[in-house]
Amino acid sequence: MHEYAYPRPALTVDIVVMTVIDTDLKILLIKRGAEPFMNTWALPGGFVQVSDGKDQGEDLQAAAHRELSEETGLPKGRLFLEQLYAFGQTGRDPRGRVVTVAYYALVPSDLVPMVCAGSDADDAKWWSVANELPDLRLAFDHGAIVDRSLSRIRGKVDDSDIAFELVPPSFTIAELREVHEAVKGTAYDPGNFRRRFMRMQRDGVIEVAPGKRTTASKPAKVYRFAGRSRV
Amino acid sequence: MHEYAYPRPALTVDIVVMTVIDTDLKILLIKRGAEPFMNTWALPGGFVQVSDGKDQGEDLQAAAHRELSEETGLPKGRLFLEQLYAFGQTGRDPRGRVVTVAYYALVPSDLVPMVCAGSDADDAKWWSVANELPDLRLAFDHGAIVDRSLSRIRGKVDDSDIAFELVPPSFTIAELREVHEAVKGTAYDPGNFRRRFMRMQRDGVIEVAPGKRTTASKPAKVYRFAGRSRV
DNA sequence: GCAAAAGTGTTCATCATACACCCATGT
DNA sequence: ACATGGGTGTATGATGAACACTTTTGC
Repeated sequence: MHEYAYPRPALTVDIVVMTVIDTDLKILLIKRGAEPFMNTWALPGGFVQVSDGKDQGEDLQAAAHRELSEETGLPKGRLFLEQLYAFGQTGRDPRGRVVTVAYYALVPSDLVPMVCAGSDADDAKWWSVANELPDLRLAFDHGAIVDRSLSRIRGKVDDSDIAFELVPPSFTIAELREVHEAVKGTAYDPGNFRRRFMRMQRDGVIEVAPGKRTTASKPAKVYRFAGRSRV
Repeated sequence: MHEYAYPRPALTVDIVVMTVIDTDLKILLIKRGAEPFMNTWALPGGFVQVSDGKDQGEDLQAAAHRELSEETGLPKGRLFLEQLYAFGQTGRDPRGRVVTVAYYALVPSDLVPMVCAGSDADDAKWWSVANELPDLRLAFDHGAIVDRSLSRIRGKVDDSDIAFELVPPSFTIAELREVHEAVKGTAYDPGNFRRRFMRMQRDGVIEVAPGKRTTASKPAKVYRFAGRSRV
């Protein structure tokens, strides 16, 4: 038992895990196996390890990485993970005051098969943001967390490098464009996107990678991300 | 005494209060009156009220508003207050695990005199970001919180409406430009800024307000903020 | 009159958008 | 041969930066 002079909240991390599969933005949800919200779909996440001793426990980002790897089987490195927002409304958890620090993670499509390699197939699933999510009621306030996460990446995808976190290490221009389209839910003009892409190459953001990609038509050149454009 | 099965962190809110005084971006700091970091300058803030009962206590945003008004004397309404980031590194507080949810507040220059109307004059002070802050060591990790807050508003000032939160209800073009210059620390071309401003008027973001402002030269027209440009 | 700041004009480069078009390849 | 999608061309309009210039006030 741990005693404190004043009441304290429980602290959790929740992670919005996103990827693009077949030109479709998807979110990973876990089916809850315990009350409250038993059998309801929820974000992966859990309690932050806190210690009253000298070490004080684990950092928030480390907790998010740990929960992500524990609940989904994804590797701890190579994954983009960024803090999203702290959700601490009263009443968001019926058991008592729980504050959650939400993170969002971007999974490149080549890592998708790693998800839940050792977990039950029934309790983790990718959901299409456009087609399936609107009809789905999530546990707690996880619906609001997902909404904020979508706003965040939609706002960032055209002005930052996060799109590169959703494609394999090497990719074609069309693949990168499809990621943009899946995230924003709108079509991009292929010609104009290509020009934007060529500017990135001129600026050293991307570079040609060896090999070609055989497609439905003419084979496409393959590129790789070279470095952060804006630090 | 409050008992829990697992150790829990203490939860605080800290607020980076910013304003522009005389074309200079300033931050409000409070001198700590207790250990740790006694007599060191720190951000206003304090513990979030949590209850183990049915009501669960107060929301995070409400806690930030309350602390802001308690420690600075600023009014609870009329103030822009937005969540910045959750800081939860282990070791950031020597007393034990403390997680803080940081907010930033923007104070229009006409409200500056309200600060600390009822408080000791010695323990709250506006510090110039450009001239005084670099040499100042803050309590805890508050220096990092301030840095992130500055990055946030510098990134937003040209692409959102936050500049209007730093000027009085009615203002001249030059006043708004000076706010931009104070925040970014760079000079804006008066002619180009005016044109940008005129576009805002064309788009209905701002509108003419009654009256003129007598300046060092020709009197300037006065404007007021009409509505959010991007919702 | 003169300084200072309001306000206008002009030029140039960059970039988003729209859309037409050519070209190489697998079937 | 032909559809598919890679890749190119081009015109237009909005915007940002740089900078010269005119106008209106207070002193």
